[in-house]
Amino acid sequence: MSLKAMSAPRASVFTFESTVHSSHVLRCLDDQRRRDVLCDVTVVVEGQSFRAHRSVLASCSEYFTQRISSLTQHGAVITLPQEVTAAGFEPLLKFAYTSKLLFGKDNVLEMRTSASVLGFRDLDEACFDFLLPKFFSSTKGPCPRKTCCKKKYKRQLSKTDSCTDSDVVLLDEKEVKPVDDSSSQQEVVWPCRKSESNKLGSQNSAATLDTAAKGANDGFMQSPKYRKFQLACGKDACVVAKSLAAAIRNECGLSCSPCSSGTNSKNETEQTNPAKLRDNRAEERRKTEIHDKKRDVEIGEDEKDTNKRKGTLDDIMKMEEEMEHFAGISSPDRSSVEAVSSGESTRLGERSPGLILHHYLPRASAGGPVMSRSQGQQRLVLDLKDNKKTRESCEEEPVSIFQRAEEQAEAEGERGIMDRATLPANREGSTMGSDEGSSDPDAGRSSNTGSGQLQATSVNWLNIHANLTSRSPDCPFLQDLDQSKCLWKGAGVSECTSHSGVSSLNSGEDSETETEGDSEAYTRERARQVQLPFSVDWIVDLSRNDFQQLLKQQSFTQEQLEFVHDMRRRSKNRQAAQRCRKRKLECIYNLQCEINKLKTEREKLIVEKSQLSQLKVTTGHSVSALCQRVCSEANLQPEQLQVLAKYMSPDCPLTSLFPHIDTLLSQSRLPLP
DNA sequence: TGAAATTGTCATCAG
DNA sequence: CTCTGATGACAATTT
Repeated sequence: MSLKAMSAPRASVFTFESTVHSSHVLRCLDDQRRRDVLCDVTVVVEGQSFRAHRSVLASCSEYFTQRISSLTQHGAVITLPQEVTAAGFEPLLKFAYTSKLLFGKDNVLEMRTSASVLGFRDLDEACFDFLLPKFFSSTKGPCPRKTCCKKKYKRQLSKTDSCTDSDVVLLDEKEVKPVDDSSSQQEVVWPCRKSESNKLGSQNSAATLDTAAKGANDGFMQSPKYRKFQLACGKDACVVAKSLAAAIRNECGLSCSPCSSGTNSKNETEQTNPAKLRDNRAEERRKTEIHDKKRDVEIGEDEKDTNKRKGTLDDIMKMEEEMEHFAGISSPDRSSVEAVSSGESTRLGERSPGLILHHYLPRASAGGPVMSRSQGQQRLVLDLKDNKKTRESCEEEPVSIFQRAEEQAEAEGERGIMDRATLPANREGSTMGSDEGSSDPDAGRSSNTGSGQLQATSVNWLNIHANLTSRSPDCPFLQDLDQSKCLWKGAGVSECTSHSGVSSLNSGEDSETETEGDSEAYTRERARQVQLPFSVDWIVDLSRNDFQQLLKQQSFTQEQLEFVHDMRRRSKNRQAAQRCRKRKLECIYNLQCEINKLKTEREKLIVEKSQLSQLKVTTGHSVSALCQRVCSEANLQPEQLQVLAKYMSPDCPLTSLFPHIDTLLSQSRLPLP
């Protein structure tokens, strides 16, 4: 909830905005449906009847929107097409009323078909594309994620390396360590997207795949070495890269990356795609113009982090890298990726925006992080970050809204306003659970800051954050990653990958602090010192207006203000420098390709010229022979010789045939032309 | 150990 | 006037 003072100059006008209202309404509607109260439509599927509210169905499904709009009488009956089965429809109906989708291996296909036929909004194909392999693919991809991949991953993440089938990795049972294998029933709690999301069914596929391809290209354009560029161009990388991009598009959405491309980094680098990059740049500019937080795909910036983390941290890093990898391929904006086990959530990475993976182990744990859970049931909670749905879902999933900013703040060791003053209590059981025990030296200190003024402003913080967050792009799986978010790894968000959950990670972070660059450590330290209530990264990502709004609504101290401006400026500039360099490399690359094309063209022309010369010589000889024959047989007169000379080529003068022709012609006083 | 490559930052300009 | 992005230049760091 929030109270916002409007900007009316004279009268003080306030709006009350409830963050729980929509959830409450939906719950009541669901309750009514189950009690058959106020239901005004009957849906018949395979002879089975389902009572529901027209408005709800129409709100969720294009099919119902059309069908119901043509109905007038109360108590209408709608018989669904035979493609829709009861087993497929029922979960969708529940989803419409609860935002939750409960499915298992046995009905997921039917659900997918039903959702497709009914045009169920908020359920885009990507979801099923993402999840179906988990059900029906018993084997890993041809290239299970190996350490060798991970090592280079950080820097070459966006390449279409052999391990881009990270969706498999992500949900691979080994990765999430399920306890109850027997349970095939998984629940996807999916507070999905709102209005725009209905486009995602078909459009999203293309768009996101395109983005994936783009990401791949951008990625290896992002981290190329000059010599690799030259190598790439030397092998006509343009063509190869185009093929690659096409392959990416043609591949299925999330397990899109052809593992067959090999793990050799050089080979991968050779598959750059300048043409695609040009397209990407155009797209990039468009997005920039509308202040979309478009970022280049660049994730694996901190290889040094990987190299430096030791001991137990390595395992976490592996997981993190895999998450990051997934994020790089398929995730839209960054939010969080969590593997939750036994009530603890381990922050795995902050680079997979919009995707929080919770894996709940059967053990009963108090204070469910996101939702209630039943024992003995393996669950997978995909919090597909729907920034537009944050308010609706915040009551039910209080974590999902504030967690991101707050976790980011946590990641920087900042226990700020959000943490103490406003976050719902039950969040403590989730990401905060183990984090409470972390050795963050600033935790206690920061908590003291959450008093007085900060308490008073906490509502604003929530509101601001909800508002600002809601403006982020909305694409569940495939969307460009924000490179800046990764670049701030040392100082900002990414750090929370090692912060809130596992104590060993904290130690890892500490050691990391010692070995990382001074700048990052300094920024992080400064963020702690000024007790910034939000993560550096989050603030950097704000649009100009949002940033201004933030500054207006939150009274920063002078120190905080300076820090925020400074780090925002530097971060923006850093991103700009990276874009600039990328463009530069792209330019070099394109020029190299152009040179190669011209060289090829030149060689072709040389060959053609040689052939023509040969032909000319041959033809000249033939003509000479013919002329000689004609002249000798016809015993030509000087006048006739003159006519003949007129038509002779300069290259084959008549004098070569008749050495005495000049004498003959001079005798006849007829000059040669 | 030195060269090359990479990256962050600053200064400056333009929109 | 301020903000932002682009870019050259420099320095530090990594490879």
